[in-house]
Amino acid sequence: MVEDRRLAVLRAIVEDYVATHEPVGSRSLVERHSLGVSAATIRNDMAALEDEGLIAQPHTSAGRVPTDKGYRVFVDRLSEVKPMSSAERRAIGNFLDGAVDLDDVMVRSVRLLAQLTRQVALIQYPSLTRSTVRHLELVGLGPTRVLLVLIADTGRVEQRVVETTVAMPDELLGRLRATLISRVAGLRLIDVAAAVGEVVDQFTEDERIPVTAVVATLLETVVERHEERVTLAGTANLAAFGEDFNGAVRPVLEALEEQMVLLRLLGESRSTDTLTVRIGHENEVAGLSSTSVVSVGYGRGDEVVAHLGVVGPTHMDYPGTMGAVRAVARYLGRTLTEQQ
Amino acid sequence: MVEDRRLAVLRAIVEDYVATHEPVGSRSLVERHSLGVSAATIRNDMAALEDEGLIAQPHTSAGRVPTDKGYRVFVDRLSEVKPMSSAERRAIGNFLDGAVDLDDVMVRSVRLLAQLTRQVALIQYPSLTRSTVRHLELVGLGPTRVLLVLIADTGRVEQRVVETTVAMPDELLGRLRATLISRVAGLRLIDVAAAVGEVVDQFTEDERIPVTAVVATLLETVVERHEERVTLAGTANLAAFGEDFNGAVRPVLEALEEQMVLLRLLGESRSTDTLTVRIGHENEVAGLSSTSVVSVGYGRGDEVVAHLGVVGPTHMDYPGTMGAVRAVARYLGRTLTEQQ
DNA sequence: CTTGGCACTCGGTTCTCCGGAGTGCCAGCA
DNA sequence: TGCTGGCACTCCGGAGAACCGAGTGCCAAG
Repeated sequence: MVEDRRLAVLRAIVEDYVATHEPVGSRSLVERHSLGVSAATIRNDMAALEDEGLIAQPHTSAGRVPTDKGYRVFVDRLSEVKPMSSAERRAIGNFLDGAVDLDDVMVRSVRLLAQLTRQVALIQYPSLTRSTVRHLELVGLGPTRVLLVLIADTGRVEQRVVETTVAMPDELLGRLRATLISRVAGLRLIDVAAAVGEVVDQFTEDERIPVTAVVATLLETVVERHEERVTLAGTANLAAFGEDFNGAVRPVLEALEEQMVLLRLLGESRSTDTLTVRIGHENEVAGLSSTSVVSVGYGRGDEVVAHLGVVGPTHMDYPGTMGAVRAVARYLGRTLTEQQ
Repeated sequence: MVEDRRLAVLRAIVEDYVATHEPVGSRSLVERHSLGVSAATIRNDMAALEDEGLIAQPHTSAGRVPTDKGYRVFVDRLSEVKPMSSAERRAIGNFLDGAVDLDDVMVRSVRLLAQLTRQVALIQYPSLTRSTVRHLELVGLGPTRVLLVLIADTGRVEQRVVETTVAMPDELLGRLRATLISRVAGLRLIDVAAAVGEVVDQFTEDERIPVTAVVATLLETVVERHEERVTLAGTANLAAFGEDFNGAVRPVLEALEEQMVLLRLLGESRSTDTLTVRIGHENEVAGLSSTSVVSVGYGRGDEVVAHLGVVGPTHMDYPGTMGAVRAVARYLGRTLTEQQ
């Protein structure tokens, strides 16, 4: 089939371009791949691929370069996720074992991913809203100061200091703690808000002022405070973009400083193991129109607690990157489950 | 005095070079500064300064560029820290107010510093070892799992999960908590190790196994775990280095990924308000030989709890940068004291 | 539908040329 | 003794010009 060969040509172009970062011409294509036809035939195919918008020439009489749409077809139809070699898998295991706490797990994972892909790696901390309450602690720091510590089952700990206008005796603090714990322990954080609704009513008129302050802060922590932490590594790998610092690298670095942007990049897939690839202009973030993002959810079993991924040039090695991202996500999910 | 004029020439060269990033020649120097002498005279002075190793020419018949040694003299003898304008100070205050917790304070501060200096800003989290224990909490997560939470007066919270081989009843946990709190509350973390020495002896034979596990983890947290967190912002400002990505920017990005390197960069000054400037090769970190680091300790009053600073090209605006670093350190110290 | 051939395009490299900015040095002057 | 104007010299960097080669599109033949 002619159509089949055209796709083979597209695949070959993507592979060569990813390897060399230079426009690829019909002759070198025939030399490097056994396509079984001559350069002239390839040229015809290339003209057709160009008509379809899958490849483009930087200038007349230069080789072809895949377009975003071309990469899209490559990713969707022409490539398979490349599984990690067993040596690599062992390395991942060794790297992640021996982490002492959540921060440590995150830092190790993000570095590992950056190293494996030679790109910029991002990992979102396990989401508070999607995990459950393991424990809640109230600590009196002074007559009108209370420290609220919320421990999630993913190991994440949030703390907030509450200022109350009215003093809060230890006895009241103890009762409030007991009440809150009995109400929310084991609940998903999303459900906490509903569960503590009428807690305030159980206290006397006098007690309600400080109690309300504490409960309000608790709600803030679980609901309003959507900001989630993201950590990243491997910015030095942006060198792969080439020398054009201000044109290509700078906007990426700028985008990467914005927490909110990172979160949007990582996407929202609801099931683990489903890789998301956003190519070039498909990223609606300003300045990232010449980068691709490969991301995936991770968590326990099927439940996604957060996402991770990498950001790199559109001409990245998609199969390898996707393999690394998936592998790290699986190991990370497993690690969190074990630490449970 | 001839010597005075020479230094004035050095100052002028540094200022012009910082402003333009181009080698400065005798003629433009006379035009832009009122030195009261002719270009020929300046040329003689320049030759003398070059003999002293304070300036250098990139090639014959080019202007002069300050050497690291030249910047050193400029910083030590020819410049004053430039205080922030009142508008800037107000902006700092507004920026830092409204932070909800320690993480927030740190993130806001580091961004602010990056923005003020247009360079890469680093802030070390308040050191655990140098601060005091505000509270310590033990939470039973299961029969043989205890969560240890340590709250420092700087607002920093450390948590560790302790696995005990022998079960630990709630009653014992309560007693241990009370004992530990009475022993260590208010102590500097460095002194905690000594204070909990014979705590174990107060418990019965049977109780000692789990108690020892908890105490050991506590010691680990306050003593062995020296790793301190550093956060940074403004990597996009590395564009100021120019276009030479792989030569100049890449090694810097790589160095900035190493936590340990960052800590070394920030230095160890023991008193607040003493700015440290390390210029070019004075940084012994590989890859940072063409950058300067301006750092300072911050904390409550005279007590340094951690450091912050910026990393930038050697041809930075030293007076302005030093002013910004000092200002942010002071505000940050004050903020931490207030939150106390 | 494929293929070899051929004329054409055009980006990148190399080479040369030239201007301008800068220097060092010297002789004269306060 | 130190400052100054003048002058010859150096050399970087930009502007052209020329050239090479990779690549294309198209056509006619198989």
